[in-house]
Amino acid sequence: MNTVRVRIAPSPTGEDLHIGNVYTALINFAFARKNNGKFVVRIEDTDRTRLVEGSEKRILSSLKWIGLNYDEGIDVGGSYGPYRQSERLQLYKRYALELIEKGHAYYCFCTPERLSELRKVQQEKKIPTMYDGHCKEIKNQELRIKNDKYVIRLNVPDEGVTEFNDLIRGKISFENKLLDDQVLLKSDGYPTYHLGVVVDDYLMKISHVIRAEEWISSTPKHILIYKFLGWELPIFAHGPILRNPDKSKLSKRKNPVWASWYKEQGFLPEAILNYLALMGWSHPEGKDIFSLEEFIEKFRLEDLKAVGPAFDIKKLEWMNGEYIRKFKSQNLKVKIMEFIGKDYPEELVEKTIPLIQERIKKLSDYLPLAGFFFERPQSYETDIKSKKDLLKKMIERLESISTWRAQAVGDQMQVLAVEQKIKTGEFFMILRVALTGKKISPPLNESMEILGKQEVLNRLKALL
RNA sequence: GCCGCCAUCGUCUAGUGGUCCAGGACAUCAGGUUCUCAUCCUGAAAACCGCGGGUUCGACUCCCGCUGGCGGUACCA
Repeated sequence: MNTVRVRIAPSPTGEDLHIGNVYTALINFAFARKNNGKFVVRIEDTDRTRLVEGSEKRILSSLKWIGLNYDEGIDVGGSYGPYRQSERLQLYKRYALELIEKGHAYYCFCTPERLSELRKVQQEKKIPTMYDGHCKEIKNQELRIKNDKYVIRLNVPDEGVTEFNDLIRGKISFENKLLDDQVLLKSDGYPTYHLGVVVDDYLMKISHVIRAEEWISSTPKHILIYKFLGWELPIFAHGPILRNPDKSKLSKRKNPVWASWYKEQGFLPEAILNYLALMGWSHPEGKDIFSLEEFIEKFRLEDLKAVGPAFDIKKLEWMNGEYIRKFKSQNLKVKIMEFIGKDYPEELVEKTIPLIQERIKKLSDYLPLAGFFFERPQSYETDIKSKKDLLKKMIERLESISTWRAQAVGDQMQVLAVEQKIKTGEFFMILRVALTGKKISPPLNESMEILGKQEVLNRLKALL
């Protein structure tokens, strides 16, 4: 049995790893692990005009942050490198030339102007927009390539049908006459995606091409290249593409898409992966929360649905909260320290964990909720200054407490509220705002214990 | 326009011819616990299974058509 080798092929043309790529990576990763295969990351940097500085580096580090470690890639090595397409240019050229020799490709000298004019006319006539084969019959092409700019195009047969069996969707077929003479090698010497993937997937012995649905219509062109070069086909599987709430293809215009955004928001890799696993797939026992390991164990590529699911950040938030609540408090402390930075005293952070653990959904919720432990309120959400008489009484009573424990403090305040004939809810709200500045806070008694007697008194006195 | 993919609650989904007047989760709403919030618990509302034809004793489940959504249609991936 052939070894399973899969890959993802991100392009360094965006700020960072796209969440859609995380999804495809997860599927590939799980499939590889499940089948004892290899998971490869290949950088497809062939579009020189859209290259984004630093993108490649961020994509790779995001992949590691999220926990989808790859077996082969530009920074981890492997025996099928180089894993960056810009370093494989001679390879693409060689195969493009081989295609020409065999009559399955040809040089094309058409200018971009002619091409766009051609497209315009076709659109007006409402006929399919395709290359018209203008350069196909040109003689003495070899002489011209010395002086003129050229591209190499795939010579698609006008007859016949190209079909393939998609692991997720079943049989898919296209009529050859509707397939465009795709550019294979661009005039700058770089390959287009179509030549690049085929050559690299073949050379890197990729067994299963698992990618998003947007590639379905170019698959027949890829298959033609495999066949023309006499190469064995990989197995194709086109998964769903993630959607915006309005069902269009997930995009940065309508949804946060960069992995780094999710990291900055305090989403946990485990939760993101768990949530993504539920897109187009469901646990056989109906579970919602499960680990990556369990996903790998239960996942079957054939069970992936072909419908494009809408990305629902509300459910992701809920799931993130589930993960936060499941943490041991020591681990949550570490996560929070990593997130908020070293400026915050660790011992104090540790004490606050039990109070906030079931109150936050994201790591970024921590400071808004627990920030008052580290810093006195700058402002107050209700008019607290008009309550000076009551505050004085609170101070007196609190000063009399000798054992500063949540329970004792709470009891004393309860008694005071009764004496003053103020509803306890109202009473505690005044105290809460006085100490935290906010109407919403962790449990007050425990918070006061952590704050300490002196600090509590100082905060109250500062309001007089 | 042309080609292709897809179609169950608002969202993610279960469901592979009868056990479904369609189950779970998120979100929503109501109630309980509670010093706020959150957690937790209980309950409610929410899909005439996109529409129309078949096939069948019987279709959410199979077939066809339509409609709709999405993707592709680049010297972008």
